[in-house]
Amino acid sequence: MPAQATAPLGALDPTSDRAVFRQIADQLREAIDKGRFKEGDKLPSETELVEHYGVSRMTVRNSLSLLQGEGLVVSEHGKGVFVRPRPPVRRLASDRFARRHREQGKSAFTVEAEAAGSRPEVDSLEVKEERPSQDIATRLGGPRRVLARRRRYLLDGRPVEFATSYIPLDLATGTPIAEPNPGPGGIYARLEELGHRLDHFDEEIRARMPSPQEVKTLRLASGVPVIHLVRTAHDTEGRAVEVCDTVMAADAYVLNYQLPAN
Amino acid sequence: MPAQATAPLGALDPTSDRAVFRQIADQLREAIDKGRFKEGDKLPSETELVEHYGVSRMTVRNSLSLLQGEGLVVSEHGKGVFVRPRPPVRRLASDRFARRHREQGKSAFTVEAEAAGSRPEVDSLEVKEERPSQDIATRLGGPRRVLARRRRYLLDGRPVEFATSYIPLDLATGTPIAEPNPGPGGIYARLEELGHRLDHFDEEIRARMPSPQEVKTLRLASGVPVIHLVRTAHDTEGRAVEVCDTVMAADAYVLNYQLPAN
DNA sequence: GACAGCAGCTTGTCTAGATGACTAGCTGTC
DNA sequence: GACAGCTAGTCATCTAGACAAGCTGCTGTC
Repeated sequence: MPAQATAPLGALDPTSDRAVFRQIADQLREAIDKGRFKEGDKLPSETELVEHYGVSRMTVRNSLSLLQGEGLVVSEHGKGVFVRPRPPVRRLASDRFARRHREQGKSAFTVEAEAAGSRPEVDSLEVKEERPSQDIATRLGGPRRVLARRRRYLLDGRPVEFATSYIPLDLATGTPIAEPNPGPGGIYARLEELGHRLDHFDEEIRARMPSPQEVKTLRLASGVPVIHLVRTAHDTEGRAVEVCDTVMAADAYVLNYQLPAN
Repeated sequence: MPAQATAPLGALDPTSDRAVFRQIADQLREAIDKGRFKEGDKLPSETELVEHYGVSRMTVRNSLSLLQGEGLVVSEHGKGVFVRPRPPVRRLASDRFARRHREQGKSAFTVEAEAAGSRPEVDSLEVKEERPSQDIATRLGGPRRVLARRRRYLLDGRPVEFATSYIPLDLATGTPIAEPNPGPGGIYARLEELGHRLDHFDEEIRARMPSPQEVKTLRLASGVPVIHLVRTAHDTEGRAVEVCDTVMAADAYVLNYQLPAN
């Protein structure tokens, strides 16, 4: 006798004024929370839920799409609905751009990923001049044109981050910064070699749901938000020398910051 | 003749293999992005969309729930579907817990809110002893029991943040820290008075979709993620003296950090 | 003028189907 | 063994309709 897939599920309360599809979602959510369905497990199929609860298929689908919106499950066409596996998260230390790290040569992303035993990749490299948006221009002190460096980062084949660096054109033209590969230590190392000694970074963090474009680029499951980080690099003369606009898959990252108490 | 509510919308492409409900969502999204529907505007009613596109009501609802999941629109029962208004965001400076700010007396939240012209409130105050979770215990160095201080913060009547502070019981009992109102400057000021001079804070940031409980507590619209921040306060002897677990409505906050470049 | 009640709008929930498309495993042929 | 084709099971999309429930403004009564 095969184990009943719906075994962890109870019955509906017809006297409750909570909508049926919410009750079903509640029971599935509870079963997941309590570990009766584990990460990667297949949930009962829509047909099984229809039979178990005696409701129509649309009602069941309504429940499942609720859970999908919460980021608890993912559905795979032709296969089933699965408890969303939580990928390992990458911790971003707040000192990852400290000068001492730049001396190693490799990029922060590569070093950290390899240390964590993951296979890092960088793709979609695009380097070109453009007119900055209002926001970027303001942050950089109003240059007419900037160099934009776009890239996408992947860990073990999974895209996790999409970033664009903007550098005022007068700082970048004719330097390795305008090359596809800026060399060891990245553009911060190059900026310092060019005499722009870095003083501090400002980081601005937001979280929101992704645009359809971002869903595609980062291959996001539904119910996964993005972290939007905008970092501005200032040199010791107070000039903003770079703005880096980063969109990260929120389920792939934990950001760490250390703040002095004085 | 009244203006057609569906005026900004085009027609479907029956040859496209993009699902009809996605095409409808695309058109609505574009109209919103381009400002043809502005913040707070009412979208065409489901009936109007049904007539405009010649599809069934469930298809239209499917489109709308897609946009709701993206956080672009909110629906109000009996009224309509509206472009989600973006509330003003509160910027959290990374030095808001610096010692110099504690000398003012009021809490950081109150000071900042009033400076921004908003009406701050704090409610759901609960102060009690409890056994810490595994995670909290580890962060605090393994105390058997802790003092938990829970509160919810509101701006202009809107809940924006839900926070719990955990303090090892041996630091808190018999001090103002265990009182409902810990006095001017908050518990950090009290901890320093008790000889625990603060050295630094560690902050850990995640973003995710809210649990149903969090949706209720923070009155979140669907499609709004939460920012989960865990701050650990360390004294100059290296001891963790407090952990603050905060869940924030992501549409109400921008987090700012300043990092030295050395 | 105040107000109760109704009409007509809105979204919310649910049913009962139909068809399509993807996946995985099986089977039979070559 | 390789592989094409079949089949059963799965989710994806869409239709047509029913009733419930919340909101707003109008209307008629008092």
